[in-house]
Amino acid sequence: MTDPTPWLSPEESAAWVRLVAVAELLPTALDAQLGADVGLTHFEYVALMSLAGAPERTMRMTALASLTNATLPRLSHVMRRLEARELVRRFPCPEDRRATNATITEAGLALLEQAAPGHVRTVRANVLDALTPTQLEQLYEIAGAVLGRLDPEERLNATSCQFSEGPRTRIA
Amino acid sequence: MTDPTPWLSPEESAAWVRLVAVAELLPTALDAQLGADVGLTHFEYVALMSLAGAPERTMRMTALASLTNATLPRLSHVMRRLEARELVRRFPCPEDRRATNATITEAGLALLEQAAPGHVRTVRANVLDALTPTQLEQLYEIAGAVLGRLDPEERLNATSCQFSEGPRTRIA
DNA sequence: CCGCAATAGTTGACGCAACAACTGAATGAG
DNA sequence: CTCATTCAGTTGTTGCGTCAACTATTGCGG
Repeated sequence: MTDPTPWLSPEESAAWVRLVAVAELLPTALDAQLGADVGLTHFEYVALMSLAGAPERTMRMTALASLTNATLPRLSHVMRRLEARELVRRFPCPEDRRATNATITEAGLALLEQAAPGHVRTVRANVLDALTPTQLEQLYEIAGAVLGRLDPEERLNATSCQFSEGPRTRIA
Repeated sequence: MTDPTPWLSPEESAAWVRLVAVAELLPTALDAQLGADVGLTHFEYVALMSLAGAPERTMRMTALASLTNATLPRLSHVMRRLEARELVRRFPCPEDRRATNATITEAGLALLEQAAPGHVRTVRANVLDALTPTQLEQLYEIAGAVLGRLDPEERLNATSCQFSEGPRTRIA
């Protein structure tokens, strides 16, 4: 019951403080750029990207919630707002009438195409451009190790993985 | 005006997705543990730690806001709630009667001492234990490089830097 | 079949953060 | 000395996320 190592070593503390600072500032920076450019939060952007990359550009609410690390109520509220903006449509799932399917509209895809360049620029300016190729590889490994603890079920694994080819997966 | 590299390379995308996932999950994990254990958010914990580490355990609101990356309105609301719980006291600054000084109370220090072990365990369990010493050093460098972009003025630099010696700086 | 538990999703209430507007004090120009 | 400007904080409003019901459908046991 006694802590093996009650406090953090100076090295641990220094790295931890910096990581916490990044985790604090990064979401704000992403939300700020996307909000100013296209009026989306980063979460909404990721949700739309997930839909854009899905077969038929359609996903069940539960699947989308799991993929984006959202609770179902949160996703429901977000989708209601996006639907009001005509970026998304919802309709009952034929196979299971309890379920709801969400589809990104053409307007939603268009907005993603409009948003993507600025978003990529922000990602580069704030993160990628600061790192050497070696550090990029190290970051991949480190973040993977941490995710093994934070997200053991790997639910977020496929999130927004379409970056390298852009948002449109228009060719059905 | 044309983007030099419009999209992310596969390596960039993979590392970025993982970093975003960490930035998404980490604050939630910290808030969950601190909230369950002592009813504090991570932000409140950091603010109290900052006060505990300050000379006289006292700081001006503006200085504390800058250090914790909070807007002044946000800090004002947070301090009002903490003051209602007797964890903090506020009083006008003698030198500048516009300003307000905040001090952590004995009860606040006691709560920090109660919270710290669980918090440290959470930090270890979710992050530090997943990394090799080499990776810890790499994380320090990488996060530092990213902070150079996200926080050019280094405002968050001294945040909660007292981890290695625990929360109490009781000896005046 | 019938009923009961579990699942999928929505809705409403509450809490916290951001923004804007405001008070009061210090500073500086004439 | 006076008035305008800036600065330090507080307060009220809005928006988003979480939690706790609630509805509707499925599926299972008897």
